[in-house]
Amino acid sequence: MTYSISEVAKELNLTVYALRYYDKEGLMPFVERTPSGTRLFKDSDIDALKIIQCLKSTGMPIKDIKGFIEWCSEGDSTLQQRYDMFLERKAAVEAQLAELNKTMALINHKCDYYMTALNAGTENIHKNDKIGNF
Amino acid sequence: MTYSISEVAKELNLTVYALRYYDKEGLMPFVERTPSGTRLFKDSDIDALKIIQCLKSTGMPIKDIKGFIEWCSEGDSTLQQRYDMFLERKAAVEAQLAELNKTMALINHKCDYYMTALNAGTENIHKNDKIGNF
DNA sequence: ATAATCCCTATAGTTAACTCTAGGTCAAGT
DNA sequence: ACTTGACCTAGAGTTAACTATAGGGATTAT
Repeated sequence: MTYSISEVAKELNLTVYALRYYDKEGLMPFVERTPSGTRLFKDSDIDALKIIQCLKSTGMPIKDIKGFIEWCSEGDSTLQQRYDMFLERKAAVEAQLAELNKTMALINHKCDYYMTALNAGTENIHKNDKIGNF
Repeated sequence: MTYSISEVAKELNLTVYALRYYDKEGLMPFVERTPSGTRLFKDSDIDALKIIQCLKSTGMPIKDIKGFIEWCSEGDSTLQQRYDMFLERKAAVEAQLAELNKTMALINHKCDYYMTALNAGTENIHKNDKIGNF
């Protein structure tokens, strides 16, 4: 089973432009072509693109993802590098989660702050808060 | 107690350039100046900057944050808008957390995958995985 | 009083990740 | 045969959020 670039774009929720950009940047050296040059995506290509999206969502830049893709095609000699990379990504995501949770706490505090102010009809209700407005 | 721009930059872990950029974009209309034009930051200004950083970390663009700052200086008539905005930000952060948790699950799976492969000395150990390599 | 160090503005440059346009090929339908 | 619509490449344009530079003023240390 193969898919056209627009089918893949729809499936992965990104644009045809973005997919061609990824290809140009070396993220998809494995995608085959028809004799006339049209890309033919296999299921395994879509799986790989999902990993690429995952790495992107950890905040990894495209150039670094390209490095990973290159390691993949170099075979077992790069297993250690790839493992280390995923450990690093795991740490990065953990840091992001910690950060986001802090953000969430502050946002929740502000929701409370404005709910109280709305009920009182004025922000002045918080003027004497020990903890401060922020 | 007041602080110079470089003191604030150090405290909030951002650059002097960034702070001046925020000011230029209208995020800090409340910061006062000496007669010769040097910015003097108060503690409350630093608190406000922390909120700005919080909003930024929810993915809110600077132009929208500026809108919030404007609401703040318009007083109690904008309490509802500000409350709604924070509810929206809360939803955005919840979505980001859900997304990051999905990412984390995939990363963890990959960590396992590479750990097993490293122990076996080859990625071929996964060739017959039901779930697939990705 | 002069050098160093901080501050300022205005404006130009940078970077990543697309996004779009122009100009062209190709396969299918009528 | 010809139109339609999806595909292609090369390359220009976009956007956000800084980042840096140039040129100049004010304050502090020697």
